[in-house]
Amino acid sequence: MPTTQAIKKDTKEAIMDAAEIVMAEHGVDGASIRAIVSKAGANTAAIHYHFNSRDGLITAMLGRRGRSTSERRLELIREFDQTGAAPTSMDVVRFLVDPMIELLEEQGDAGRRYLRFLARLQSDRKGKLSGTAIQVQHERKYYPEIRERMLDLAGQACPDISETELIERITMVIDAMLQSFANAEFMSTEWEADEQHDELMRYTMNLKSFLAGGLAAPAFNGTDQSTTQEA
Amino acid sequence: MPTTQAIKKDTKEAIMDAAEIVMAEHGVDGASIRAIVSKAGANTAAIHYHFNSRDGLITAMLGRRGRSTSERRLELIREFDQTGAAPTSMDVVRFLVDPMIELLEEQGDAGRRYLRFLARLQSDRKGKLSGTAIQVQHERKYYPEIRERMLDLAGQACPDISETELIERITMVIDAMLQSFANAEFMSTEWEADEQHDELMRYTMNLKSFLAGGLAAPAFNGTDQSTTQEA
DNA sequence: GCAAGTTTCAAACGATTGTTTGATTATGGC
DNA sequence: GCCATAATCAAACAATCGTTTGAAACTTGC
Repeated sequence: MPTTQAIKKDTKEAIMDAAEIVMAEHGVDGASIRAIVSKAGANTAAIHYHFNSRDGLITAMLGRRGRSTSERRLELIREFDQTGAAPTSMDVVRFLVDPMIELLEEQGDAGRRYLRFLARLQSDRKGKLSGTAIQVQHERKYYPEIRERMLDLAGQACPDISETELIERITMVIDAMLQSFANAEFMSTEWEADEQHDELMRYTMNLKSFLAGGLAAPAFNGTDQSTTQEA
Repeated sequence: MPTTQAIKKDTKEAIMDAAEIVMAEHGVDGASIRAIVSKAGANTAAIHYHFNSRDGLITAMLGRRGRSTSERRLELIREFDQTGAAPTSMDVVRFLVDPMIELLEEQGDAGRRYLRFLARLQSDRKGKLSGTAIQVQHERKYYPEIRERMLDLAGQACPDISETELIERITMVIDAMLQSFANAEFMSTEWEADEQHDELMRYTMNLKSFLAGGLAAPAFNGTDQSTTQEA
């Protein structure tokens, strides 16, 4: 059987793949080492051998798929900078969300599992995603710049909102994005390939509209003002 | 010591209090029965005796504090109905969020723990909060009406958004609300009593603006339109 | 004060958890 | 071929998990 060795993945990768699935299902802390290695077809000692600890595994998982999304975010921001246009809230949302969508388009099911894993990580680590992710080397490298540019662009798009509240709103955007991706219908449904893509596009567009509208929503001025949608 | 028997709470209540704390910290499935009863000062067998199972405990916890928020939502909606006013997206958000805020104001730390517990429940039960909460008797009673009225009012406030996408957005509002409450700075910080209240009001107002703006955000029309905040 | 019912308790159960060990097998350089 | 390094493995460990048991300690009604 000449294909056997080609089928057999790297054990390290197989463990990370399995961990995504099990952790997405049972939570980051709720996934037992044995359930992970079992699904990976590996030995019980494999995780400690390859990653030293559970946190080491998590760090490796974040590093594997996280780099491209961070780089992609900066790339999109720089592309935008060159146009010289004034940023809108939708632009800010795009920089945050679009790399995730590309992940879903390119990686398929693996992307779905990863986003779910991210959402569970956020819960199990008390919402301080950056606190965990920051331990990843490239994240420590990119995070400050992404954060600063994001705040800068959001400030330009929403000049009437204080910095404190803008920071909170960006956090809300990220939280809502992760939760929505994790809970969305299409994330757990089987689709035909083309249906899958259409549904993904429709849903993410709705999500982005929601997030952009929220980010740029007028600050409450004390009176009971209308927020009804205008035609 | 005449106060002893007054201090000693009902074991059932003590367990639910402890479960809120431990489950908020380690997740709904991650909280061990022993950790809960230990914090409650009860015996290992107490949970099975009083609640039959872990799910029985969760149901009881939801029922204890959930009833008032559901009733409060319907109450707010009915009050609004009597005014005869046209609903705005902020109104819809208010009906969803305000009962939670009242919970925080009235119950204090207990309210904070409960909201965190709710957020963890949402994660551990795959975002189908209603699927779990629906098991609570009063929730089964109120949920259909709340859901229908919410959709109705949101449809009036946002006539240009399709029902499918409106349902998704309401889900996003609920998800974002729970996550934001669970992760917000003030939820885990110690405050002076009056500072606490001011900060709560400021943050929740920012949250409600965000949610209302998101709910009513214009649907994407295919072209790259501006979403910049208007003065 | 006794009987009936309710609640609490320590103890034990088998199963599963994370982690470590030392032996065994694969792999790559020369 | 041979050796050194890397990787995998079965086995065992103490600790903790959820659950059950039957006896002890309480309440309550009378």
